[in-house]
Amino acid sequence: MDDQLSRVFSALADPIRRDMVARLADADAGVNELAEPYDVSVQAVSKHLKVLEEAGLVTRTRDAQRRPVHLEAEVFDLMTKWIERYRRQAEERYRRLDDVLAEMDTDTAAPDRQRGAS
Amino acid sequence: MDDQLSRVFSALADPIRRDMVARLADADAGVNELAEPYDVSVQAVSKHLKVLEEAGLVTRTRDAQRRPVHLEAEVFDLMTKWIERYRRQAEERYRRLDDVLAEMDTDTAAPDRQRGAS
DNA sequence: ACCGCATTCAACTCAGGGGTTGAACAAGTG
DNA sequence: CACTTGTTCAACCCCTGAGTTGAATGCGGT
Repeated sequence: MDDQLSRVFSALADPIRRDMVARLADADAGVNELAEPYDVSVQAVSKHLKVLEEAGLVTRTRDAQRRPVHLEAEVFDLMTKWIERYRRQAEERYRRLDDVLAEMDTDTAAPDRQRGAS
Repeated sequence: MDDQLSRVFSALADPIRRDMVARLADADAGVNELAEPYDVSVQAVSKHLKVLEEAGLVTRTRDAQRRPVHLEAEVFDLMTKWIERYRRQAEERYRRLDDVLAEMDTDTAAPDRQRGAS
């Protein structure tokens, strides 16, 4: 797991991390704040944040002794591009398949009608 | 990791599995076929397929002794919906932040005619 | 019935992920 | 300076994930 895409997907594979992202979409927050809803230690949440950070999903600034976490939404595009690419490709393929089937229909419908449709 | 979203993200976190999906977007394929490009055992690929299958990304039919793997692109929507939701939310938030900043500009430009609205 | 091919099951190794606790490190505040 | 708050580092457990090899299963072909 070395490329960014892997890191992003992997980061979002964890429900806690997804939830943190969801909350960060609404407002920046510090580690303690973020940790509050879950019943895991603050250190665990800190680790989760590190994962999100290394995936490029999040950045951190300093504000006195707090280190507010900020969501970086651009990385999402990396995923959507990948996903959309193959979704489109698959759909395009099905479309062609439909064409082929339609073609077969006309083949069997119009030409040699010495053998009912399948 | 029990919910589908986690399974899908987790499934795509692996480069080999992503590559398999990419190839399956182009054409269905059997396990051996799929395994060929990678230098891992066929059994390993079989396991990868199981992961993709349990994530709902792939289905398998039977054709003689082969078990062609077929990409199910609908599951992608699950991810894009999630991603887009929070991407939009974050962007909306930034937009509001811009408004606030603009507001502050006008406040300081056309100074307090009685302590501007909150 | 037997052989061969494609696929999966079983048992095992090894590395890494997510969790813990306890100590360390910053950065205000008395 | 001492103290408190917020956050991270370190060492450790336990379990899962990706890989292996070897044997079983499913299904034609002859």
